[in-house]
Amino acid sequence: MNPQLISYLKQHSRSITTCRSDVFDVLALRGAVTMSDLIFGCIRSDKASVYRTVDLFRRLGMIHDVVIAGERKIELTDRFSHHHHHITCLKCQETVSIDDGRLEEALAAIVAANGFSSTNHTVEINGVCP
Amino acid sequence: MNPQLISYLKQHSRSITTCRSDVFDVLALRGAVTMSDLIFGCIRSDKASVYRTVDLFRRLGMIHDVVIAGERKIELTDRFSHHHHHITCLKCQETVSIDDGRLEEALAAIVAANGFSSTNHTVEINGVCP
DNA sequence: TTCAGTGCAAAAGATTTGCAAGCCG
DNA sequence: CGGCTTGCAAATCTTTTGCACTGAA
Repeated sequence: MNPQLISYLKQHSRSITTCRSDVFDVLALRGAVTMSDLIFGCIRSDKASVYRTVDLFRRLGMIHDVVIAGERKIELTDRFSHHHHHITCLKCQETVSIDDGRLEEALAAIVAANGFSSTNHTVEINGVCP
Repeated sequence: MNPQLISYLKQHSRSITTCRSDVFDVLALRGAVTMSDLIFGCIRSDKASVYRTVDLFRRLGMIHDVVIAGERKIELTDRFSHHHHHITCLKCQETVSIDDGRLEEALAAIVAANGFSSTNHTVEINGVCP
């Protein structure tokens, strides 16, 4: 059982359950996954519970949605995984993580210029790799 | 009937039909929309045709998917709409378009560093507006 | 013990498909 | 005319919900 998950759920007065632990583990291990990957990965739980867990995690700001190569996927937010973005090859489906200071600065400047607060962002790049 | 649409479909040896014209018009008029917005907007066509049209447009690189405030939406690609991104308020659902040179430069540098070609990208920022 | 959380099954929604009929070129 | 497109209805797949039961605290 992941200690980070346990403490976060406790902070929010939620029980630590098998389903929640499994969903978290799959996300931590595999990165961005589709809903059906997640249901398949959480073989010990019913799919309704997986949906409910995803819903809870989303409300608690633990996960967010991204579209990678046209597919909707779910991944842990920065709180549980270091901040990064994706660059994906449309031919071989390979995804590489991006962590770029200049990009983050440009995004921060845009947020400031628009006066937004408590923001988060996603960046997805698709193309063909070498 | 949008002349840009007509010429693009002709280039790809596809017929110009009511459904295709309606889907295109809704996207051009409303920007990013959900699938059900689109079905509702194309009242003259059956939903199966709308799905088939979206599928075709996607294969022809005319549209792409984005996730705005957790919702999956469809919008025209840069070829039919000038390049931009979104910053969305999670409280009031308002979406503002972003067109920022510094951001584009940072993205171009990342693409170059990874040796990718024929790339496209999406950027979504969420937060709370002033 | 108590109540949040789960499993199951059914309902509701979203997407896809087969096929006959209609329309574009 | 001939083949690409469509509409319709049925089949599938995905997501949500009600309810009785279970397990975490």
